[in-house]
Amino acid sequence: MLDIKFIRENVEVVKKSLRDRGMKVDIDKLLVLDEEKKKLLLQVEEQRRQRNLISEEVGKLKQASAPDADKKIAEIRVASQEFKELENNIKEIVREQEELAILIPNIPHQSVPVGDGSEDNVEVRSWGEPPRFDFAPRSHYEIAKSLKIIDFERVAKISGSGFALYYGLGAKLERALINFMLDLHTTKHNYIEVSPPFIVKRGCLTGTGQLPLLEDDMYICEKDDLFLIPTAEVPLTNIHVGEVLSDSELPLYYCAYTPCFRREAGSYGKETKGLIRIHQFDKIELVKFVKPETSEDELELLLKDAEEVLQLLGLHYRVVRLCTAELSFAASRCYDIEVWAAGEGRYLEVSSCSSFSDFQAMRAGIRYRPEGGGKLKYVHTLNGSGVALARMVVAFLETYQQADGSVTIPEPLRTYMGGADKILEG
RNA sequence: GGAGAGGUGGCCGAGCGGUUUAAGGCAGCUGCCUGCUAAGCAGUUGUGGGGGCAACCUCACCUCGGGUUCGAAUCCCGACCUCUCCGCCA
Repeated sequence: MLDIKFIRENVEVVKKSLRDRGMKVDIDKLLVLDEEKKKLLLQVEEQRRQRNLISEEVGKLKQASAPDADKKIAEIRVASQEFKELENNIKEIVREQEELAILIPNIPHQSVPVGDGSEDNVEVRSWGEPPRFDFAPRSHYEIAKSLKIIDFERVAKISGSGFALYYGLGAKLERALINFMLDLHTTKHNYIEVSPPFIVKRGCLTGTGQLPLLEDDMYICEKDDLFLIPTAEVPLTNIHVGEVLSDSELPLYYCAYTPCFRREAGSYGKETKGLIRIHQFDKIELVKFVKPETSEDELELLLKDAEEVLQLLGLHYRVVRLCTAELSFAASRCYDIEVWAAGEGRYLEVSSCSSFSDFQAMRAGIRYRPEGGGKLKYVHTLNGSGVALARMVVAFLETYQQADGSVTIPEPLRTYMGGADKILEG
């Protein structure tokens, strides 16, 4: 949510932001409504003040059992009716205004390149080298099938297409990666580990900005109007919804493992094979609540925390800065980490590290009291995947595949795999 | 699933139609007193909007949204949340 005051004073900035993102919201209408509201508010407040005064008099007369009371009441009955109508007008205007305001995305940070699509993203750096093979590298799909660690067919009987069923060392690999990442972030990077609910209320998704735009992409429990989380960002950011935090407890770092549920509506036919686009995947998420003046540095640190996962596992990746068209609704800036999938022969997004500035904090009402008192200020929220599984498993299997069909396990992960150093066929 | 109770300021807690611009207490802050501390006394303390150069003025806010009324924390309806008992259950 943008501050209406900010919109008033920066109309062109807001309009440019919408153009750059390729989105449309009727800002002029919003401003007209705002003017109208201010005008009516002034009127209604004066009328209300008058009414309050008279009502107070009536009260005094009643208590003194004076006979004039009923006459006074009759006098203001009509006036009171009239100003109630005016009040309803204002409510209607406010409703319209809010409906528009909730559709306005965050303003892109000045560092965000203007662009129309992924081709306009800018590579920031890359790490490591793509692995070389003296045989034709296979896709994770084939590797997983021949090793019998992931079943893509039977799972359709259970949940339909777009799901995965992990067996044996495949299931263990998933669990090992989760524990490896959680341990890294909680012990080395000082995040507080959280195990949140996977089902959340509608308001939480509005707070973080997934709603109202992405409702079609969510799994909904209609009876209760509850949603399966598309990312742990939602429960983690909403931990402090409606709170005033104290200056001294910031910054707050949280991390959580959760599965993520996405309908991927409209993406049928794309990437239907394997693990690249599935309806349920595991992810470690990092979320920060910080003071505004530190949010730029905090984003860089968050990105490094996520990158370290891939570095320790020896997976080649690159970092790209998303352009305006690719930026998510609530984000002011965002880095994607893309890991190299040797069998696919392309990079796959495994992390988005974003700063939301005060956008989510305003929607969700998360503020803090600055040191030494003064007005309450909105915190800045940030988050990033650290990192998303499924796609990382793709890169993992394709990077560490061997000519004999086995997959070696890099050293840092072996203790998590019960000491195993490779996944063997059979 | 059934029955009941309740949601009041930073916290506890009264109020259940008109000096409530929310009693009282705790905590915090500021004075006074005191060699210092404690105690005591006095004052003060929220959020958001609108107006003014300013001290200040004004409107709203007792979980949220509707309604009744000249007037609602207080009465009515609906949501959400919390608690107790019964049933079911890993």
